[in-house]
Amino acid sequence: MAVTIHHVARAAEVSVSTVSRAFTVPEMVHPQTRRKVLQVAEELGYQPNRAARGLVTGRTGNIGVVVPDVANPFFSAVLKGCAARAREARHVVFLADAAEDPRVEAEVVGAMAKQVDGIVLCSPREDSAQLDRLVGIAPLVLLNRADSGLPAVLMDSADGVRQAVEHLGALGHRRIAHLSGPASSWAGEHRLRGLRAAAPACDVEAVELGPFPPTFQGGIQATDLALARGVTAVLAFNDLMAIGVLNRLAARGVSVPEEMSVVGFDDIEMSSMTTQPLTTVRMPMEAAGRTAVDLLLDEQQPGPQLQRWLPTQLIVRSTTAPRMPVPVATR
Amino acid sequence: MAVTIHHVARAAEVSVSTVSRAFTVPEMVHPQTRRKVLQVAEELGYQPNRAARGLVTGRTGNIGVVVPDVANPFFSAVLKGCAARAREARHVVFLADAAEDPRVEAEVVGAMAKQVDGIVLCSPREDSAQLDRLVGIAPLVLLNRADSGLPAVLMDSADGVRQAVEHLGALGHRRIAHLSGPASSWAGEHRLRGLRAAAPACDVEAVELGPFPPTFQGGIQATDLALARGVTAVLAFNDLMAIGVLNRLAARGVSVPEEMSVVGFDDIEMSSMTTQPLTTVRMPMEAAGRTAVDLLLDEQQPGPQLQRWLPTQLIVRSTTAPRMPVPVATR
DNA sequence: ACAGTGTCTGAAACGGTTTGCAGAGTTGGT
DNA sequence: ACCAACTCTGCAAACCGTTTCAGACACTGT
Repeated sequence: MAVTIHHVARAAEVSVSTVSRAFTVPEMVHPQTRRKVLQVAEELGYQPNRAARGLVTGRTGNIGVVVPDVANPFFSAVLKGCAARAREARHVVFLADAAEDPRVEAEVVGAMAKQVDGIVLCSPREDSAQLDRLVGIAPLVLLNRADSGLPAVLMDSADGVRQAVEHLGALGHRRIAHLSGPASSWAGEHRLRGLRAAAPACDVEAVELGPFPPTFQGGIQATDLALARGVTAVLAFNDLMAIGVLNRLAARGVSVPEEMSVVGFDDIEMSSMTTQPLTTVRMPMEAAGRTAVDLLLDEQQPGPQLQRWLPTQLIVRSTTAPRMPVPVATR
Repeated sequence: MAVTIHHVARAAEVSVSTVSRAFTVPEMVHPQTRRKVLQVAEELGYQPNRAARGLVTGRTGNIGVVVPDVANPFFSAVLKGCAARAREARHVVFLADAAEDPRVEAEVVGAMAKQVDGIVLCSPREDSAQLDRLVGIAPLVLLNRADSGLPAVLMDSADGVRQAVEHLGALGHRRIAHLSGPASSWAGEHRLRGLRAAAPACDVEAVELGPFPPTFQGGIQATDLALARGVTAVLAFNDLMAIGVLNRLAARGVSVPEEMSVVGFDDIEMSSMTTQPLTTVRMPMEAAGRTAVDLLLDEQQPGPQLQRWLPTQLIVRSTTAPRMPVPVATR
């Protein structure tokens, strides 16, 4: 059916070993033979069977990626980064959508384990103990979480919060709401630590609300609570929530940014497409995906497990303004 | 390292064949033995090695999915459907992001071929000849394209256009613009055929504009052209474009839906989150992904290759209104 | 004549599973 | 008591396409 190394060998009138070497150790075969083999392989459309190669080399050339939800733009961006980097390294990616279910996460790790060289776990929802149980099944890299002494790629969202709070403080806001996401997420904790450090330093009082689901609906729900607390600015857990906030504010007749400033998180594509482009903290999602794969690929010797921190960046657009704007004369 | 069938066999004090059978042909092993085996397997955390199983059965339990761009919400929704259905069938999905490049598509099909039971090609960009060359490498199912006699799952966007045109016609619009997407896409052609059939039937004149990139920017670009042609409604290739149109119309001071109606396509999540929720034709993206996997799984005998058509549905929201609205008295 | 080098070949892994065949044990009919 | 049929289990081969080890062969230089 499919063309194997044997077909190529027969057609090129050499042994299978020679064909194999023509691909993997070119300098061990005569240039002329090599040329011939490569040409025949090309003609026949030969592509090495990675599974069979993995059988003897122990490396499959596949890397696994587990995300809580592919349809979430945050994760699809991460995934894109993983896929791109994997391709560059001539690897293929195994995807699993865990549907936000910790048990499914553990399960798919098991299912993929033997067919991949390593697995990237994106924002895993399971607790430390469950995570520990996964260690050893396959080389693991965490993304957006630090735990179990595993290598991880992290985004410095604490610094992102600092930038956002500083920005709002400079605009004269003295009382802002922070809408937190899922209760027990590492990213959420880290974010909150950043907030608690930054707020006093910027002479800003932070009203901590939540947890809310990190969705459009979550933002809607949170908005009324924020309004009731008399804040002049809102810091949302992510852009999806921020957009929900924007919508609810419009519905309640609160003008943005005049009466209320709104800051999101992530900088998903959508955030520059809203009628009021959103001020947000850009998370390097694609870069994080790439880095995670890098870590997996490098991870030859299990030395001291390293963490890679990626910087975040406040992107100021149209949803933040001075607390008491001076009226614009012309317009 | 990893726990194999042999470990389980030793621990349960049976042979490997018995363990194997306990999983795959339960009725051939004594209930008591079976229970013991299953229990030990559970304790040891045994998970069958799918690659090894595939070695002898010829089925890997993996299915491949190739998309032009994971970060595109249309495809991430399709992907989610594929992943969900695959999981139900206890399969794992291999993902390849072709980065909109036809050559990459062909390449990854080759790379995945031996490790999967079949491949779902989503909106493949390559031409028929290239596609033909892929047939036979692995079982293929096309999504959002019909070609090369391959089984395919298709969405009836022609009927979607009909619904949209009918809707606009009923609202009194007589001259509408259609903004087409990528020039040579199957979906685009199909869409256009629907338009040309529906417009006369609804007494509507359709101004065909494009092709434009199927993005936010594409929508912005298209808007000015549409305005110059004096239409009162716009039918965009997809929601991303429609949102671009909405933005540009706002920037040009054209009020929606009073002065201009806008209809999108796909019904991505974002379209209900815009400040003006978008009227759009819902494409069953997730269902399409599921169906594609179904087709692959069923495709035991290569009988007459079938196509599965999925219905589309107009979702009327806030961006369409009568051409000459009667002023609302109260409010 | 022999060691050394460059190039190639044959055949043995690689690995965890499934499965054909045979054998052990049990039941039931004569 | 004996044979047949049946149920359950174990042994070992086969599965796949590749890599790689050990060696063969033909040269060259000494």
